[in-house]
Amino acid sequence: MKILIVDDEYDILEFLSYNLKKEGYEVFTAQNGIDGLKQAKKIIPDLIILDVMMPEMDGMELCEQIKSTAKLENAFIIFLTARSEEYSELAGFSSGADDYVTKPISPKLLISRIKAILKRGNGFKDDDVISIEKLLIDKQKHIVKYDDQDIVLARKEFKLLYCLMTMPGKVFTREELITKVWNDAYVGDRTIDVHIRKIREKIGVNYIKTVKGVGYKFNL
Amino acid sequence: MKILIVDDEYDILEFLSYNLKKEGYEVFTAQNGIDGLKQAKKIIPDLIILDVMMPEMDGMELCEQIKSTAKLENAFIIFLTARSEEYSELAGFSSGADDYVTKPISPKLLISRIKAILKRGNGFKDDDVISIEKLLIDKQKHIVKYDDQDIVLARKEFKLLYCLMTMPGKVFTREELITKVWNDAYVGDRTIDVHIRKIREKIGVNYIKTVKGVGYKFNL
DNA sequence: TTCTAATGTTAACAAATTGTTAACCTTTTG
DNA sequence: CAAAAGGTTAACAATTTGTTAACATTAGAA
Repeated sequence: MKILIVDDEYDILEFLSYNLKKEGYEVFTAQNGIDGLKQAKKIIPDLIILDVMMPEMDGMELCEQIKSTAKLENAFIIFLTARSEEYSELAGFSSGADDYVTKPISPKLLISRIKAILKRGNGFKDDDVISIEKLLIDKQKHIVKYDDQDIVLARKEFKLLYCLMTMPGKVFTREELITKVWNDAYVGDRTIDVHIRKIREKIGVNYIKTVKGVGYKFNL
Repeated sequence: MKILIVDDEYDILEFLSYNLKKEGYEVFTAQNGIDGLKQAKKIIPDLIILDVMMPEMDGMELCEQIKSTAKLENAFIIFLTARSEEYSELAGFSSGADDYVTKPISPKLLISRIKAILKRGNGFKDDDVISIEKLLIDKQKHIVKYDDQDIVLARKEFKLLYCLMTMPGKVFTREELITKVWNDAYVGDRTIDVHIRKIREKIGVNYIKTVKGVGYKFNL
């Protein structure tokens, strides 16, 4: 289990590194966001611990970069924040942190959070396989089958289809889709349409229905 | 699914609001117990998240008030507590909280708790579905069914019919409809009539009744 | 019953939304 | 590092939806 810690304070890196290694994790460290991103791409950690406040590229910016890197989008992220920074710092950001821990850090707390997250023992489970009529989508294996034949979807296409299939029938507005599939990135509406078109090209036009003036939904 | 959050700290409201909206919930907020109760009575949320510590009316008092309000007695309640307050505070109290979460709040944890609670499904209602006689309208899925047959309504038609069906029997003046359906846009009265006509064309003339000189209403 | 204001209807037109393509940039992978 | 795959956008076409004007019809007061 690989963990990358990114913090500008050397002492904290040492402290966390020591405590996490003791728990049997493979620990990597970086002292700034730029190096952090570079390392992350190389080692593909399972979990990344980020300091919110850092010079050059702060934790939130780094988080966004990580989440928009394909290889890393499934990595778990824990933020470290000074207590005084409070939620206001976190409130507006759109990056997808999984949890955060305030400084000063209690190693016991941090480790229990890490264990919880890595086990997904949060009690939080996305149903990873959804099967509707002849169509099957498996999030873990990242495959789509139509009538038992494999269909290859690109990442965004996959995420988009998966999102729609989590709540068949519900109409998702483009705004909702941008939040859920694009992590609130600034993309145009037409971008979504193009992806929908590509999906339809692959699974047929009957599964995804356009609700004009509202959005898209799965099924009839 | 409507969620009301009551907390005196603005940052927390923002933080939770952002994270819950992203999950597709309708989120409302209040900064004190008194306003919280007022809002709760108005919007009838499915779930109320309460800070235990608040000036004026604290979470537990508010909780009791909520539980003794008929319309709200089925609402689920989650407490937020600062870590230091410990469980002992909560253990003894008699108000009916369904769960609690300690600060600092991990959004994923909170959301998984919410999902768990809402799934316990005590009288789980989609309040977005209204069904009257053979007619059914589902806001989330954006479908209208007459006698189980799908009816396709355009956006304005849908909004108009939904509006009328939220309060069957109430006469809506054109002015009210322009406010609720057209967001106060400058449209002529005949425009409304045309839309009414199109709806009648699709669901039959018996559901929407004209009240001459006043407006339109659903049913008798 | 008659008259009149309110509503119903139609069709034409304007506006908005979505579909499609191709070009261009970015990321991934061999 | 280069080729391939994926992602995004702009431009434009196709389609649907919304609005209005003009006129017909109707309810209900006088």
